[in-house]
Amino acid sequence: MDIERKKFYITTPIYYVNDKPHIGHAYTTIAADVLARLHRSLGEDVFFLTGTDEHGAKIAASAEKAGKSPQEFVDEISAKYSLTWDQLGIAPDKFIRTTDPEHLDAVKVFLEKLKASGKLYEGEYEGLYCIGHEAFIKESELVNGLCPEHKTKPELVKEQNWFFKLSDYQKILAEKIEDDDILIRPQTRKNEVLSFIRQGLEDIAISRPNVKWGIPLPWDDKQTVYVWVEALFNYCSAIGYVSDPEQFQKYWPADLHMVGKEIIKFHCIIWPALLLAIKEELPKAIFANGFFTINGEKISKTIGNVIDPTDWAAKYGADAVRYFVLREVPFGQDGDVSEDKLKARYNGDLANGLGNLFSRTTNMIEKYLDGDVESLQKSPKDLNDAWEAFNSLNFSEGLARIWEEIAWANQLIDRAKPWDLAKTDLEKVKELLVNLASLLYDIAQKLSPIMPEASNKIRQVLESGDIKKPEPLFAKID
RNA sequence: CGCGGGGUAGAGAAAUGGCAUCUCGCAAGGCUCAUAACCUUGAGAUUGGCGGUUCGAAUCCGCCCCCCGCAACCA
Repeated sequence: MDIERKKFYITTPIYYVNDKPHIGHAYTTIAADVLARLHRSLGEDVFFLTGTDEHGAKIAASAEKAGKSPQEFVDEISAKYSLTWDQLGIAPDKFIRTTDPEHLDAVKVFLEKLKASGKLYEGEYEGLYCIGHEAFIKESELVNGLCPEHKTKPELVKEQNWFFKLSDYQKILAEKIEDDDILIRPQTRKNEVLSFIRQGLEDIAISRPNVKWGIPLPWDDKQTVYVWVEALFNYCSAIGYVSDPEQFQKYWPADLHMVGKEIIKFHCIIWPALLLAIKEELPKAIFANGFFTINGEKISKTIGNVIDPTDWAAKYGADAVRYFVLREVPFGQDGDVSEDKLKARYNGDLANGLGNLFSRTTNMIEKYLDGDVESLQKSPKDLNDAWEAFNSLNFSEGLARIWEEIAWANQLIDRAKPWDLAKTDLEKVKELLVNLASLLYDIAQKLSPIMPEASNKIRQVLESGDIKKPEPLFAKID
């Protein structure tokens, strides 16, 4: 028995529930699910966490607008996230909500520790506050006295806050990031974070006096903790920081935080600093994926130009959506998506490529060999090349490799002409089809983290012992 | 002089000093096992612009133009 079984703790951001999930949320979460499945296949003890971030003034405002209590509102949206992941074949080990009692308890302990660290102090902050941003904005950013993004007039707010001495951590953070103690990828994001740190870190306010929908400071019930500070701590509370210390010890620190590139500063600067303050270990790696545009336009919750990933999943299937987002754009870079592009990938790569190869192969096995491939080679020949690419988060490259094999197989069939050979040399046909079946089995295994459904179908048919041509894996869509 | 990313056939990408490559689309041909699929061939690029280094530049250097993020408390 392997008592030193390697653990792998992977997280997504917890998503802010002021609106339902869009394709950008799905992107990060699909990638994390793929990695979780991959590491599980490699025999590791995986914990895959996602969830929802449910506090803050913006949510309270959205709830009011919807005529609901904040709790009703967040229950509803959080459920939409959970359901969306389900429909995309995403299977987290845990779905944390920041309104869970477990999280509330853990945050209280966390805040007490922060206070005890001596890194908190009281101060005053004055500025222009935009409710849409749920943030202070600079006067220089205003257009005609209005927030350019939300077209609303910010309020002048003077606040008494608790501050965190982020400035104390400038040097140590720069060192740890420089040395890859905290590995930040892609490289450009690391450079960005480092140059930001070198410009100098200022202390941050970690409490809000006017935000009712939040977790009160244990020592000052007139203030609630700043949502980001509390939200980041989900990575600890979800694995039992207070409720199950044994499990926490087992999985912490996180092996990989998957994030969108817009929140790297929170994850690469504030989060490690907070952990240093309470003397917990730091996450090992943080990977920031890029942004999607949709038909060249920025996705924006506030503007409302969103794609509901469940619409795509309903039409093309979860596997296709998973394949598409990971294949279409090199992971880490920005990219453009649209239903036309999805359709092109679906019909071209999945239906005509993998699906048709599977159809013609199984059909010939049924027709020429009576469904019998007794010596199907099931042990993986070379999982490594594709899986190494996936493991280094080069999903599109790994997939391109696999599709090269599909193209190669199609060429092989054309050159060997089994329909002619069947009249003269059945042994040769058998040899060819056994090879093709083995190759398909191999491909299915490689694809299993990305397209679990299709992968299972292929393997089930090939393993059945009496192979018949099945229904198309991916029926063409016009 | 705020920080960062980018500009290569109609579209999306690859090539980090040596014949500009791949996918989709387009055109022609082939095949018949297959989901109107698959295979072969072809057309299509002065690599954003100007200058420099070099035997040789998409690639290295300088200047310029254009696009996109971020710019501190916005998931």
